[in-house]
Amino acid sequence: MARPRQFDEEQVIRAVRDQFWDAGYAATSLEDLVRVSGLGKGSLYGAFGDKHRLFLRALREYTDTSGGYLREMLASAPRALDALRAFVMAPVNDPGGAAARRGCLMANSTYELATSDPDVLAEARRTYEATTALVAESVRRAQGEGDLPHDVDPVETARALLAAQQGLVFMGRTGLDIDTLTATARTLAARLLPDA
Amino acid sequence: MARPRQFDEEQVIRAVRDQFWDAGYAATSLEDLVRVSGLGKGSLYGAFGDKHRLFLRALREYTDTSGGYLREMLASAPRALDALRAFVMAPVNDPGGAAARRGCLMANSTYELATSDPDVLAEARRTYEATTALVAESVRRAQGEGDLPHDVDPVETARALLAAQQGLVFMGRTGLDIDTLTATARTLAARLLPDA
DNA sequence: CTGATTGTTGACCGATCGGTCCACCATACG
DNA sequence: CGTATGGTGGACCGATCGGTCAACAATCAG
Repeated sequence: MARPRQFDEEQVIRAVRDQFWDAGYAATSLEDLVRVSGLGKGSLYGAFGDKHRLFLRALREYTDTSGGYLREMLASAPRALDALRAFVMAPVNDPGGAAARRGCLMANSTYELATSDPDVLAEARRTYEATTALVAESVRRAQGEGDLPHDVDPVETARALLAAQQGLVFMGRTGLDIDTLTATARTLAARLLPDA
Repeated sequence: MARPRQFDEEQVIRAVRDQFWDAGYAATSLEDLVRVSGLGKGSLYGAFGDKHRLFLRALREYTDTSGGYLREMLASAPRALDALRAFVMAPVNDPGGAAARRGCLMANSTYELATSDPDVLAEARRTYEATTALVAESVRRAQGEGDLPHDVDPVETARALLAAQQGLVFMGRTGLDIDTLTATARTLAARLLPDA
């Protein structure tokens, strides 16, 4: 019954997510969203609701995807310590530094909207807590594997690693060259992940 | 000759700076600026130029003031190591955590505008470099005072400390409670500032 | 006191914003 | 095939945006 949709929902969300990622929430107009999605305004509203709901949907897609990658990376690493190093180094993983300059959509959104948008704040907290828990679990594993001392608190270490990673994201956004950024990432990883 | 100004320029800039700080650039309208400054639109334009130039002026006021405080704090500390600890702990210096939630105007602006506004990007880089140089100098001093090992690179350590501080700023913006944030700040300071 | 000059104010401007609506279209079912 | 149903797209809406401007106010030189 009735006309079927002429677009792939996930594909549209990804395009919209990239637009918000590149330009931010306020600086993205509905016209931008229409352009990158290929849909008309009416279709966009019919399928996803208003700009704010669409943004939250795109943000959720981002955090889910990123969380999935992190979970997989941590789980698949032969040694947890290597995964923790990779976690800190993630912002400089892109050779050209383009990813570093683009930053993290969740962080960008937190800075732009956390004080005025409760939904974004809640998503930020949710993501922060989930990430901390995942990283803390890997810290425990690294301790069990004899790669980290047992006298460090896993959760506290996880928070420090997350702060370090986000600090790198910030420095990347200032346009700091990728080599310097990589060196800083290495320093942070070395200091925050002491030998057992 | 001619009518004198009925406002204090510095005072207006501070009010405008606070408005941008609380709401961000795009989310601050000219009407907001008129309200917090007490001036009419025409006066605002006559004295400071358009919204963008006014913002840059307010941002510069912020970085100059912050830079001044930092310089003074680093210079006046009896031991440089204490000043470096205080630098990392700065984002949690406010007891209630209100300052932590407000964040840093330079960081907020970098996240919102660095990709689209060359002037803001340049200001971010300028501030980052100045801060790194100041902190590195204190690291050298701490080494001379026997509080930090001589085998660490001052500039590299300064960058790591700056990243840690900005990571804390980010976590503060997610609304993380001030006690947890303080504990994380202590962990970061302890790990990044090893005993000599 | 007068004229020149600058500051102040708010009405007003075109542009753009997010959002709505409806005529039209494509499909599935009776 | 005809009709009901939901999808599509763009014209259109009021609100708000940043910015301009002209009438008026306050000052000082002469």
